[in-house]
Formats: sequence, C-alpha cells, structure tokens
Amino acid sequence: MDRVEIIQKIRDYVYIPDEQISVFFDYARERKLKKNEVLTRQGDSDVTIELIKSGCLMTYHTDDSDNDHVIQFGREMWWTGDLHAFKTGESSEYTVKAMAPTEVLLYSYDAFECVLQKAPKFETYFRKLFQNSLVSHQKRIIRNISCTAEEKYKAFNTTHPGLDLIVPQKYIASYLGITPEFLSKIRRRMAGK
Amino acid sequence: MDRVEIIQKIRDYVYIPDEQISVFFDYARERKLKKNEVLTRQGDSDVTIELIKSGCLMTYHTDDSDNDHVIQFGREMWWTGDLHAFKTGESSEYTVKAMAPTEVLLYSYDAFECVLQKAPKFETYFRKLFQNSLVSHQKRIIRNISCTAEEKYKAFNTTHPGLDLIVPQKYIASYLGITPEFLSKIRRRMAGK
DNA sequence: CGTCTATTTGAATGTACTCAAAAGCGGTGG
DNA sequence: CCACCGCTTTTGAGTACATTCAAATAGACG
Repeated sequence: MDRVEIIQKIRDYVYIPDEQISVFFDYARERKLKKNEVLTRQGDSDVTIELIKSGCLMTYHTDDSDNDHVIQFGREMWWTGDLHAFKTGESSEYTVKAMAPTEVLLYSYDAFECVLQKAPKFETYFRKLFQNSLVSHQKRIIRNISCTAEEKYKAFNTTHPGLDLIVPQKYIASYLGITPEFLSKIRRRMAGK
Repeated sequence: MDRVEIIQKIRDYVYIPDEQISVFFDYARERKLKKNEVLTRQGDSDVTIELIKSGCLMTYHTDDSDNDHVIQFGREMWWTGDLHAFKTGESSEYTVKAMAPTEVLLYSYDAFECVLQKAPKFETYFRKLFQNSLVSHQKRIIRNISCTAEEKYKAFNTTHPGLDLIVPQKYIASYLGITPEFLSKIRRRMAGK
C-alpha cells in the first residue's frame, strides 16, 4: 500500500481534498516491524492507533489467568490499537504483534487530534470507519452467540481469506473462542467429507 | 429525557453551539411507542436510526430457523437501528420493539445527512459515539469468548442494572447466547449461596 | 377466572474442554 | 545437509458445561 493507494482507499469513504490529506500524512510516524515483533505491549502507556500499510497485526488480551484472547487480525488498510486506552490515556489492555513483516502509520493521541482539527474531513472518515466497524462487530457477536464452532470457523475463512496461511492455528482458535485442540478436530471432520 | 437534558448529554461528547443543536432537533421526527409495540420490523425498508428519549427498546434478529437473537437493549440516550441497512438502503435485518412505553427521536437517512451537513459538529459527536460503542462491543466479544454463562450473566447485571425488572428472562438469555432453561438453572444456583 | 406465555425442573444428550502424550514442522547450529 | 530443539498440531480418553425435549408450575392480563 503506497501513499496513492491509501489516499484512494480513504476517498472511498469520503472525498478529502489534497491539502487535508497532506496533514494526515504529516502527522503520522512510520514504523516497520519484523515477524513476531511487538508493536504495543499490554500495560504500555502512551497508546497509539495504527493504520496497516502492509503485513498483518494481531491484537490480543492476556487475562488474569494468563490466557490469551485474540481480539483482531488486522491486514492492509485496517486500523488497530486499543481505542479505549487511546481515548482515556490509560495503559493498553492489548498486545499488538506482527504476524508477518509489517509497515504501519502510527498516531499518538495528540497527532490524531491535530489531524482532526486541521483536516476536519477526517471526522467524517473516522465516523464512517467506526460505523462500518460497528456493523461487523455486531455480526461477529451474532455469530458468536448463535453458531457452532464449525460454523464460526467457516465464516472466519470467508471473512479472512488466506489468513490461515500466515497465522498459527492456535491463534485462530483463540479468535473464535475455542481451544486449539477442538479446532484441530473440526478441521479433521471437515476434511473427511 | 427532555430537550435540555439531551443537549447536555450531547455536549458531554463535544461542545456544539446552540444553532447546530437546533438543526439536530429540527430534522428529528418524534414517536411514542406503547409496550410491545414494534418500531421497525425485520424486512422493512426506509430504515431509520433512533435516539431513545425514555423507555427501552430491544433489537433482535430472526434467523432462517425462526430463532430470535437479541442484539441490544437500548435505554435512555442510547441509539438504536440497523446501521448497515441505514447506510446501504437495504431492508432491515432487525426488529426493534418497545419493552416499555418509549419515546424516540427518529432520523431517516436523508435527515441524518442533513444534520451532518448543516451541523458539522455532529460528525465529531457521532465519531466519538461510534468509537465508544466499538469499545463496548469489543468487550462484549471478549466476554462471549472467554466467560462461562454465569459470568456473562453477572456482567450483564452490572452493565444493565435494573433491566431484569423490565425484560422477560428469555430475552436476556438470548442476549447472552444461552437457552432460557439454562439461565433459569444459573439463577437457582446463584440464589442458593 | 381462564387463557396464554414465561419460568422452572429433570432426564438424556451433545458440544466443547481438559489433560496427557505423540507426531509434525521449522529454524538453527554443527 | 542433517540433527536437534522448541513450538504447533494432532489424537484420545474422560469430564464439564450447556442444550434439547417434555412436563409441571407460576405469573400476567383481559
């Protein structure tokens, strides 16, 4: 994803004139991550949000019993980060880790606010972005409460095509809310058809 | 929730000057619902979104096998409606029903767009609103995949205090993704302590 | 008071989990 | 290039959590 492609994707949401687009890039920090490198660790302060230019980031939460729960797999043109901590200034609830070599644009809270202030069209962009994200979160909730593990796994494969090639199965199991052992059994059952 | 209180709640998110606030109310349609009255039926077109002034609205989806899945319980100052259908113009995936006498402010897609255009500060309001909503949806997902039914029920009671007095138990079970029979058993177990 | 719906209860069943052990796989160093 | 190490995946047995189905009880409303 180069600059031109990013601009195009942003303009799919809302038309933003060049000078406001420039502001968006001016306030970004760039960062490259190797596979398995951690971008944000749970407990870190000064939380940022990130736009993924390329690669894949996994966001997960580690609970009191030391179990990991995968919240999101982000790919090109996805945003990641702990929105709650970002807003409140609290420390991050999540760890963000690269599942492949990854490049991101990174915004501190101050940088983000500056972009919105100097380039107000981005309010519309983010409003629509969050609105869409909300819709997909709702769908995920419905699936979680109404589908069997096998159905959830199938749905995952259609919403995240090709991710099984990048991400270890145990993390996909975690994302689906099932044990890695059980996912393995599901796959065997599905293969035998 | 009268007009003054609503304005105050909106201004908790972002300061909006009086003239823009007026636009917000000018484009709203008001509607009162009796208990059990349906505001939107699954399959309806010309979908709206609603701000609840008072009362309680339940949003649910009926699947192909005729099972209901409760997505949301909305109360004072919550927004409801099928955001996806609202945006795309498709027919509603959800039914919205009053669980108690309810008053709402109601926006068609066109009215909503007019508000945003004439009162651009509302872009910020909705951006922050959706942002917060996203955070709570994420938390709900984590609970769904990592908690037992009993833990989910306890969490529900703290996030939705007093709702058990208004809403039949079977709908709460549906919201939690468990059967009404099992919720009944959980409650017995919890009472016996 | 009677009807309709919601809730409770119990028994049988199924789905997914835990624990433990074996097999597979990828990277690293000799 | 191969052998080894660590981590992931598979497999199986036993178990726990939650469901289904059926029937009884309790509550709400006209």
